[in-house]
Amino acid sequence: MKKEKLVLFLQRVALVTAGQAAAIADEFSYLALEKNDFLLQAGQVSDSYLFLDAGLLRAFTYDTAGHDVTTGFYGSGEVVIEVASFFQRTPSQEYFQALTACTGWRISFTQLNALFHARPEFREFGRAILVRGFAALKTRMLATITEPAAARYEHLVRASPELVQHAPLKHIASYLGITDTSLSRIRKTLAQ
Amino acid sequence: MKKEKLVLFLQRVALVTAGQAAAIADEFSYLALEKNDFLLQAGQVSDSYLFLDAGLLRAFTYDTAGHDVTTGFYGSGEVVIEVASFFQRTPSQEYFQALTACTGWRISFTQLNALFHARPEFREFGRAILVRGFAALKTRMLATITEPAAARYEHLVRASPELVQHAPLKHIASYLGITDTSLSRIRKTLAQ
DNA sequence: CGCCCTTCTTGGCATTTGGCAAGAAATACG
DNA sequence: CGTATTTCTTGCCAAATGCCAAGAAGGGCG
Repeated sequence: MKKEKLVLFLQRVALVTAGQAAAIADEFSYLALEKNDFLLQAGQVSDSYLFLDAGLLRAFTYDTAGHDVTTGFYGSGEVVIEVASFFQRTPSQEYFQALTACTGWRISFTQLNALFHARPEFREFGRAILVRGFAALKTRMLATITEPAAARYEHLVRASPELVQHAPLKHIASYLGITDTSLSRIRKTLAQ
Repeated sequence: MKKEKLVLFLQRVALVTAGQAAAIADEFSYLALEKNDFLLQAGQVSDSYLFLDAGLLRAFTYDTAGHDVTTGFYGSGEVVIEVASFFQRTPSQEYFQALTACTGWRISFTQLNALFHARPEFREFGRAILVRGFAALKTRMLATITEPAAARYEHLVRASPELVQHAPLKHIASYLGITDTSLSRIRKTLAQ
């Protein structure tokens, strides 16, 4: 139940001292999810800014045709937030569900803003998380429109092999923008 | 050469008073681009946080196969930034080029941070722009993996009809993730 | 252990989209 | 005005992916 990972992460991303990081981390409280628990449900206003210590989460929504579509995966060492809902205080369109048992550290919207106010050095962290997420999404977007599904799958496997172990194929497929049937065939050809 | 649009935009997004907005807008300086001028070239570190008053811009990059891929379009009343390059002070992967003559108001990274420091009420604006951009990109990502190209094109036409007037078909096509040939056929069927 | 339900694979066929190439139309520019 | 260049359309065929359905494999639980 130590906040070591969080403290190190804060130091690295916000470029703050160990002491500052420890003080900031103090505001975060422990959160645990069991497999299949929801961190957030559609319709709710998110109030969780979560640093994931261990475990895997999946974000998903339903498209206009009612299909379950995976919008993101989150692994250990990542910040899990539904940006629009959390910062704009609007109902979420997405569900966030634990793929495996998860543990992490969370703060609320109010706490986060209080920290930004009290600790100017922490503001850089808040911005950096948004900027990183933005850049990652742009990279994913570019890959989606320029690379074939097989290549996108290979990248995913290389980037997060644990994910492929724990997430059912249909969730990975919808994340990649293809059907589970296609992904199954892609796997087959890659295996050869 | 009046900053009216910018002032109104600041008031609406940052929820500041007219006086505060005018003071903030004071820091922005006039910028004009002729058609085909570049606001930013790949390899440069962006130092432009631009509010576009009039005109159209296109952002693009080259994929691994060397194809020109449109990553975004920007119209009047929008904030034009290469988020990763501007905030992380890293070389841009993208080009930003004027599709038509453009006018707008820009500030530098240093100025922006000075404003955040001097005017706490402006911080909300900075965050809101990032959050909006993030949410918009997520929506686009979801549409890309769930909707057929024809539907994505129709949405684009409805959302920005002027864009379709000024951007060549191949740029729109690569933005949608299809070839110009396919888009031409899609247009044909939609016309009937 | 055995059943049930979810997950994964596979086959057959339809649809979408791409690659290539040619020609028509529009636009830029001397 | 006329030529050159770019843009857009179209035809033909190939490749990628989707849809439907059936069966195999795997995991959870009484």
